[in-house]
Amino acid sequence: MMRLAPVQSGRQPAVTRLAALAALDRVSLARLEVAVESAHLLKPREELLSEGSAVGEPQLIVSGWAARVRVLSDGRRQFLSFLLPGDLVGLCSQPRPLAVSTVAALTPLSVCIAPTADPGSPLADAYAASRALDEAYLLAQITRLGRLNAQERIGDLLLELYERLSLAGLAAHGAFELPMTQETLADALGLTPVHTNRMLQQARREGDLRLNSGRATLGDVAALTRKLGRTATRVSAADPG
Amino acid sequence: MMRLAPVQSGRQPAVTRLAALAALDRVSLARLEVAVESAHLLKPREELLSEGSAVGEPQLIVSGWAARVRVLSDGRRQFLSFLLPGDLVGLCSQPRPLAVSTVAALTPLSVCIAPTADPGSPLADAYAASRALDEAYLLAQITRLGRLNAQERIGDLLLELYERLSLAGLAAHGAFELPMTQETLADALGLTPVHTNRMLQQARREGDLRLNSGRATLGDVAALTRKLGRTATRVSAADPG
DNA sequence: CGGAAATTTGAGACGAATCAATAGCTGTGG
DNA sequence: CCACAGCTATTGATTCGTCTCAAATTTCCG
Repeated sequence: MMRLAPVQSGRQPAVTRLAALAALDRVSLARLEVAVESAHLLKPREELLSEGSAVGEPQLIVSGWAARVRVLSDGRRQFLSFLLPGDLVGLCSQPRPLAVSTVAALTPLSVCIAPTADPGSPLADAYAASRALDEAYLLAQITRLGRLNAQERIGDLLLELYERLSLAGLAAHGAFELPMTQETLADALGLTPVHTNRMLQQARREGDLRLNSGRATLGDVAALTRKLGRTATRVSAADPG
Repeated sequence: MMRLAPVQSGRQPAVTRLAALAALDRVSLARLEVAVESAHLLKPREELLSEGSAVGEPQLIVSGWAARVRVLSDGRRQFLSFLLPGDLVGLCSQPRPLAVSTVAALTPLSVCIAPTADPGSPLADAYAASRALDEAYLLAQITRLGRLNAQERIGDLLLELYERLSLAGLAAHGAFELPMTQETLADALGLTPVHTNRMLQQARREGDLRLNSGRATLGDVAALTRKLGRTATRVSAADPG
């Protein structure tokens, strides 16, 4: 169903994720581990990238959560996507790129400069796959907001996060850390915090999921997946997903 | 405000758009014009790409409209983005990429194989900028669906289309061809056709815009832009937008 | 322990969906 | 040139989902 990350790899989750996206060679792995060593820390709400300003070197999320966010002039806020360990930020092939969205830390965040990938190298393939996944998650977010109701949005988003965190070895048995408030979740789901709260309670009553103290637990991943008609995200025929 | 396409260029709109994204040299322009010559035609509803199947060579939309679309198991449909002349389809740098969304023609559609861009060439820059714009439009769609109400969604989408078509020289004076039914529009806006119809009437009554016989006319582009707090989409510091 | 933040609850209003019917348009063939 | 079929657009009445506002409660953290 989904390629599970080896539990006892001793690798950083970020490296685990990229290794799951392409068969990395020793050189790539070594470069990644060196890069991860020199990660620096950001506090929650600090920005990695600011909409409209220049994009610098591509960065790799080592640990913690970040999000792409857009804020309207009247204060309405929409999270565009979440960025998890192993995700890349600011990867683009233009000469003088400008950020199309602000990226901000949701939790204490550890990021490093993403090691350069030689064209054709396994690392380049991993980056390309990561980029394709980013796009797929944006499309999923569009469908969620456009055509799913509140209950469905919650289930679908949590399944997506479970799938993504599993790639990095950060989720198992339907449970994972979800370090955000209901208000943040609401801004990702295009709902109000009040309604999000009510729908979360309903989902808990129905046994679909539970959220407490920063942790999400899905009752039955397979059943929920079926109920929502979800299919695992696949972007490459070389990768079994 | 927005780089307008030269009206009397004699170029194909698709070439006009790419030339607006990067300063194309003679070689690039020549390749584009050759490629465009060998375009082939698709009928409405025919698919350029099918979700989950392999992506072949990158294609360039020469004329007509297409859309990325996702259809849920119960028939709900969501358009993810529109593809206009000069837009690229299936551009990715993975070894064996799979399409993450179906792409279907909305109108009679002329497409060609996108000419290969040598790394570092102006054409490669244009492709990169096009790709960055694609992403920006996806983010805009997320914000529309997540945080704008029906009226705002309509105005915002039409302004975006106006901005995009202007790049290709296909819009002027707030007016452009909009070759789709209200039902299609509704599936892009995450609304029902009935409500879309009512909101379109309201927008017409308020003088914001008019839709008739496949043509959209915006009353006052600048005023509408201001009202919605929109800013022109920019992806490169090298390009004035 | 105290204060702020986060979650939960209630009541009511509003936006958008739904269902159903009608009217208008477009192209087609007799 | 008209009649018809099949879309597309429009209208009305009603329901439903989500928002809003306001006030508890609970949890977290210094």
